[in-house]
Amino acid sequence: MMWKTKLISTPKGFNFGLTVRSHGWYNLAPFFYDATRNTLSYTFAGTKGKPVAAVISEVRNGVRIDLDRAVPDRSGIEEKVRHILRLDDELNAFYEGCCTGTEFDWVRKRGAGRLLRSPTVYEDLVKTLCTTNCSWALTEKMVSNLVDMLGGGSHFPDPETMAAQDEKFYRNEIKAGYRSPFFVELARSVASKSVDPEEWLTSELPTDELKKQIKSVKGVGDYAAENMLKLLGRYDGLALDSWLRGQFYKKHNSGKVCSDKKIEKRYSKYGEWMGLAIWCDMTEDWHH
DNA sequence: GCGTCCAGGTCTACC
DNA sequence: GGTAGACCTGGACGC
Repeated sequence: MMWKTKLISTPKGFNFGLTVRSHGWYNLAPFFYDATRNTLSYTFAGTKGKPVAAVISEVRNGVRIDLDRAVPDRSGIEEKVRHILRLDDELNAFYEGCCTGTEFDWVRKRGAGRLLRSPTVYEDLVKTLCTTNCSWALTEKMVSNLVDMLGGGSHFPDPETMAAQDEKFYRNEIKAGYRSPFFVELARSVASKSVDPEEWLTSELPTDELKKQIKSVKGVGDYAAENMLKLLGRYDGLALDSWLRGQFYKKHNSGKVCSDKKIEKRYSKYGEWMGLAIWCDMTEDWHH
C-alpha cells in the first residue's frame, strides 16, 4: 500500500506546539517550523536518492502527516514521526510523581515534557556536537551547511556520505573548526558499524554505563552525553551547559553564579526525572 | 577598524 | 581525580 497523507493518534494530553518548541532543535535544518500555521516540516532522505518532504500538523486527537509524494507503508516515515514527537514516551510517572501538586503542575496540565528529536540518534549526536562551545548562531550555521553541502540542500546526510569527506572539508566548508576530526571519526565509525548510536535507544545498560559508552565518541563530554541521554529518554543527568546555568542563576539564585552541586541539589528530589524537571523549569517562560 | 571576550565544552598533559 | 591551557568560529562589545 502507498500513502501520501496519514493521520496518527497521539497520547492523551499531547501538546503538539509545546513538543515542537521544547528546545532549539526545531530551528535546525532540515526541520522548519511555521509558527503561523503551527506546522513542522522535515525532509527525509528517502530511498534511491529521492527525498520525501513531510509537513506535520496538529489535528483533533492526533497529528497529520502530508508528504510531497506517495510512499509505501514500509517507508518507515510514520514510525519516524512518532520517534520525532516522542509519541510513545511514557511520561505518566513523571507527571504523577514530579508534577502533580508541585511547581511543575503546569507541565502535566499543558502536556509539556516531550523533547523533540531527530529521526535518528546519529543525527541528534552530530547536532549535539554542533552545539558544543559555540553560539547558537554557529550551531545553526554548521547544521545548515551539512544539509546544504552533503544533503542536497534538503535532508540530513547519512553517515556514509559524511564519512566520505575529510577533516579539511569540515573545517573549510562546514566551518566546524576543531570539531572537524570528531565528525570524520564519528561518521566513519558509524558507517563501518563499529559504533551504532541507534542501539543506544534500546540499550539495557544502566544509565552511567551508557553515558560512558556515549562519551567514548570523541568530542562528546559530560554535557553532550547527558543531552543525548535526554533525547534517548533517560533524564537522570542535568546536561548543564552555560545557557542552562545562566537561566538557573537568573531564576533561582538572584542572578548570582553558584556551583553545579547547588543546582543539582535543587532537582535531586526528582530522581530519575531531574534532567526533564530542570529543562521544563528553565524553559517555562518560552511557553506563555 | 581592531582587539578581546565568550557562547548551549572537550581533550590532553600534567600534577 | 582534578585542573590549566589550547582549540575553531563568529557576533558583541569597548576603544
